[in-house]
Amino acid sequence: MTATGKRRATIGDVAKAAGVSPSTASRALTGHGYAAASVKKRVLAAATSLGYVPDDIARSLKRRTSRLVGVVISDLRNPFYADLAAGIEEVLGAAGFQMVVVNDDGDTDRELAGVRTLLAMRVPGTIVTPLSAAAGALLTGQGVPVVEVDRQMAESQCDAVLVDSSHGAREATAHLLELGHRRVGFVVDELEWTTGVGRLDGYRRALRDARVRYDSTLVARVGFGAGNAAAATGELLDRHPDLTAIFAANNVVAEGVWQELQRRRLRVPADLSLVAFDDQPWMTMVEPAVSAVRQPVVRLGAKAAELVLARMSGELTGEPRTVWLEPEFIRRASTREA
Amino acid sequence: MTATGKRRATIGDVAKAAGVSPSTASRALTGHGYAAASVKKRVLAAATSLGYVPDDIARSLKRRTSRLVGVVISDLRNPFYADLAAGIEEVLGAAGFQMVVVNDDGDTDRELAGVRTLLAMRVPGTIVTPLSAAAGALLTGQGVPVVEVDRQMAESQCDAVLVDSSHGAREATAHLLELGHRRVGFVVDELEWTTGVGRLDGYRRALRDARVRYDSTLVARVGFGAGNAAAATGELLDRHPDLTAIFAANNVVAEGVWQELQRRRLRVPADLSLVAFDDQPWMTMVEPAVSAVRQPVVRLGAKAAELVLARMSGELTGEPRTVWLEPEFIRRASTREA
DNA sequence: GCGAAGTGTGGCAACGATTCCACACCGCGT
DNA sequence: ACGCGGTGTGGAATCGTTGCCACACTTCGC
Repeated sequence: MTATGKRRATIGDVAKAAGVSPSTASRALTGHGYAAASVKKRVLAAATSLGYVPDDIARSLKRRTSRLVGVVISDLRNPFYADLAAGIEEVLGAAGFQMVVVNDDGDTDRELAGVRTLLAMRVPGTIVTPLSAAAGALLTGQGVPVVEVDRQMAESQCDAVLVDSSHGAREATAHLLELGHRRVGFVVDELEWTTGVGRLDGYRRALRDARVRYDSTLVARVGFGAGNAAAATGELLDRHPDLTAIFAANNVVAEGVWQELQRRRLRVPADLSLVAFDDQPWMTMVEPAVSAVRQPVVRLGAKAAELVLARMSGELTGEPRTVWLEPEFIRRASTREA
Repeated sequence: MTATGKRRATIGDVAKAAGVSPSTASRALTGHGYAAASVKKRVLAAATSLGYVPDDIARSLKRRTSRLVGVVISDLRNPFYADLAAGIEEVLGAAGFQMVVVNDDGDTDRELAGVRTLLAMRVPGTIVTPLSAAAGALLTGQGVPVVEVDRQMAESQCDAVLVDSSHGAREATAHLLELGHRRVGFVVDELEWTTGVGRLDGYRRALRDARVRYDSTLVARVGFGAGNAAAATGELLDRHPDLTAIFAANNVVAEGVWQELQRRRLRVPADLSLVAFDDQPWMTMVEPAVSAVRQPVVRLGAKAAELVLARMSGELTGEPRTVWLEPEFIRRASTREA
């Protein structure tokens, strides 16, 4: 544990201290190839006494692969992505890999820039919540395994781990319809990706199942951020005084909707029923607790990590695989008969 | 943008395609040293046509420093740490650095293991929410700049970016005392680190200021997790039926406290006033909104990143520096006269 | 007693990019 | 003509680790 003055100890230093060659020291330390027990012990002792830490950079250069997996996500501050990252980190860490997080803030250019640096770092695999097809193409074009998580690009040739948004949204909407609601607002912040599209699709399917006409003016497409969702909810309510229920397409939107309902002193569920996609802790802390579609977010991340590890190790080859995880609708107190 | 079959293009390939030597190609691409304008153009063209991405690993080996900053945090799923990470990532990213996240889950061994891998990766700097002194010592012993963020080890010889917990807690407690509360419970999950200690200290100072006797039985020290906090809150309430207010030492504890109050159908603030340290979005969504001490979490991370960048560049040298950020008490509806 | 198989070890060439360094060429002032 | 400073280029060493290969020594089996 003695700290060597300025320079860090190299394997050469260790070898010299143990009276062997660098090659032998390497074999003794890594366990690849022969090394006499006595030598092994001597080298190990020398290494610890010098505080030797092998240089992963040199090792990666030689082995031509690093132990870093790139993770591109949109916004760490959104608990959804944070949980996703946590799930990824846990599985990667257990397998001896580290996670390099690139936050693209929903910006395509930053996504591309991030991917370029990951490429430069020669990461052996990546997990992305894709924004544009370009980023994925760049990676796969260079032969880097990519796993898309949460959403998927249409033209995608990657593995993907997704939540069945359509199914979850259909269930939640059906619940409202069963309660007799006929005018159900749908608030969503994006319809570019499979998440927004899938949830809208589920909503429409449920309407069709119940033979309720789909009214596109009930769909409020809002800008990103809870503030925008709040404003849009207000407009929606003004435009449609006959609304009896609202479906919020994700946790951020739900936050905005909730704020607006609170501001207007609307009583939930007496005046209006509410369901949200993407359950979050606050939804059980507010009164009434919000009925929500829970996504297995951490498992989503974990599964993505497993998939990318399998690709990296070559254990999994061939056709892109898509893994679907089922969300679960949880009825709480924010919904009641129309 | 042509993808080269199997192998990735090296600078040698680019050089050959441009009809120059690797050295010249390197100079043309990096801008270090002479390179004729015409050559520069040719090399650049060759690089893009081959889809050349410089190998950061080789570059790091040669330059003996990488562009990866290690970030060791306790729990990405806690919004506090997620925000912290987001703040860090933003500043690092803008400076051209990437963030390697190690989640230690509050476990000292995992912290140490994480630090060891960071060391192996030859990161030029690290940002940690420290658990044990050992990890910091290991890093500083190897000459790696460390910035402690959120909390600080007592024996620490590192830079640190901290929130003035004591001050914030004092203000929040004083607020309760001014409202006439005399029996104020303090629920906290740890007293090993400067955060827990500081908040307790602020609580006690406020009591002293108001000449209210400190009663250690009002301090509930709970295990980690909201569930534990809820249970402990229940016990605290049973033990002290005369309690008129509760101070929750952080967002997780506050969650547990809130759940328990809800479960018992206690009305806030009629039956009990509540303040929390570490403001979170849910605290304004519940009814009544929770009075809380807001920490500038993202700025905390950003500042830590700035500090570590300054150390790495050598722009900042000498004595460890400690930066204090001031929290802000926000009065909301969860507190009223005793 | 001799090849073969099994143990160990050190030398050396990579991995891919980056610098020194030497050198070459040009123009220009003396 | 000569030297000199400014441009521009290629050669070669280097970063720290690994892994192939050659070689040495031991131990067997026949």
